[in-house]
Amino acid sequence: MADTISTPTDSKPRGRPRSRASREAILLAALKLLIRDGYEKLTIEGVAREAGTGKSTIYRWWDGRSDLAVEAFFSAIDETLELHESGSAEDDFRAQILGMAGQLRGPAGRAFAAMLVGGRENPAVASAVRKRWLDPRRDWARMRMAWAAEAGQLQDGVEPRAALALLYSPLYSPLLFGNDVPSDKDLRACFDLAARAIFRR
Amino acid sequence: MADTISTPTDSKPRGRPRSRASREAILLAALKLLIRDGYEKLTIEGVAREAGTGKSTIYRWWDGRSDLAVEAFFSAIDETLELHESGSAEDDFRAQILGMAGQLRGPAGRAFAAMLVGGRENPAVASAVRKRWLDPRRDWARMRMAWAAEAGQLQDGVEPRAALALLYSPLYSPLLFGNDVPSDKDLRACFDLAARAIFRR
DNA sequence: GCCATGCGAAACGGTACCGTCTCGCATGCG
DNA sequence: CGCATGCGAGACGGTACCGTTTCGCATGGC
Repeated sequence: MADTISTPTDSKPRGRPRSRASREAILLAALKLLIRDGYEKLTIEGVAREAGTGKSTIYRWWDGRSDLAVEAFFSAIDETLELHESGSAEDDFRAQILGMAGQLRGPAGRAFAAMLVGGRENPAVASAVRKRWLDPRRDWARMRMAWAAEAGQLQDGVEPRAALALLYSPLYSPLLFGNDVPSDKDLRACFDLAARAIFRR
Repeated sequence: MADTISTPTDSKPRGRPRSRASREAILLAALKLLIRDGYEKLTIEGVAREAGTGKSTIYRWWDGRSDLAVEAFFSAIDETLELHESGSAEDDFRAQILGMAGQLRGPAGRAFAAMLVGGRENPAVASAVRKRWLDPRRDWARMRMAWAAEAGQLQDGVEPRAALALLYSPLYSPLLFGNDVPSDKDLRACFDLAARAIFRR
């Protein structure tokens, strides 16, 4: 027993190896159902049916639907956190927001909304999205805004909190109404308008 | 048979009259559960349990949970549509947005989000909220913005669509994250910031 | 070839809710 | 009073999914 512990990178799995194909089919099916029906209606039996696998395979590798939903979501979303730190706060925020829109466009955005809103049953679902995706971006934005304020790049009387809400809200609010994230064109129009009021230039 | 039709305001209900108390208990219970658990988990048996009534009473007066949810929601929200039409577009929009925030504050806002987002099963749920609450307000806003544009009250190069998105998004976006509608103070801060970029003054 | 493990299929008992129905009592009108 | 209707309680058969378990075959290391 001691030696099974002693080697941390044990790579001698003895029986039949885990099926890559099943794993992927399950995650894909979960994502599809998550988007189509929302988190509340995501069901293990439904995923198994859709994926063409047995329920036992799902229960062997995942704890339950919250676990599965979280993994399906993050397998579908681009988690890259780009840090734009040019001299211009306006350029940095624009790049950040358009980048986030790109990550949320399409299926990922639907799943994003479904996870945030449907996670009443299991708060871990919404909270996983917050901690792993939302919080890092929000933290970056706050830091960047504080830096801009220090550097005198904000117009007089601009509250950083309000400025952040104004810049980011147009990205999110359509998701509440079942719409997709706005197009880059629309997003730029909103951003440029808000930027007029916020940044010194 | 002819005379039962002939009198349109027939007010001779013959048996035991409908119980006001039950009706109110049911709507209240439905609202409570709608807010607590979301639309998807709103269940007739749950409402009957919470309200202390029989299921049959609910089925007698409502078609099902979508019907019940819609009535519960609108019984809780202030539907007053205030038309602010002073000379100043900025003042009118500010009043409109703060007014809407007041209507959505508290339980109503939670129910609002629950209805919009949970209405995948029965599109009639989300669409009732849109048609009866959202659309009239959106239509007013578009008209008011067009009027402001004609009157030369907008700054150069302001697209009405983008301006509306910018003004209203901060009101809605917190609902996506399970938060309440912003406080008047926060909302004013956002609005005043956006207004700097939009309105001529 | 042996053996450990993964796989899909399917059955299991259990839970929750559906929408309908029946019952016996309550309530009001004439 | 008699009668029509509303009410709460709860039984009913049906559906969907839960999470577990058993089965027989598949897959790979030794």
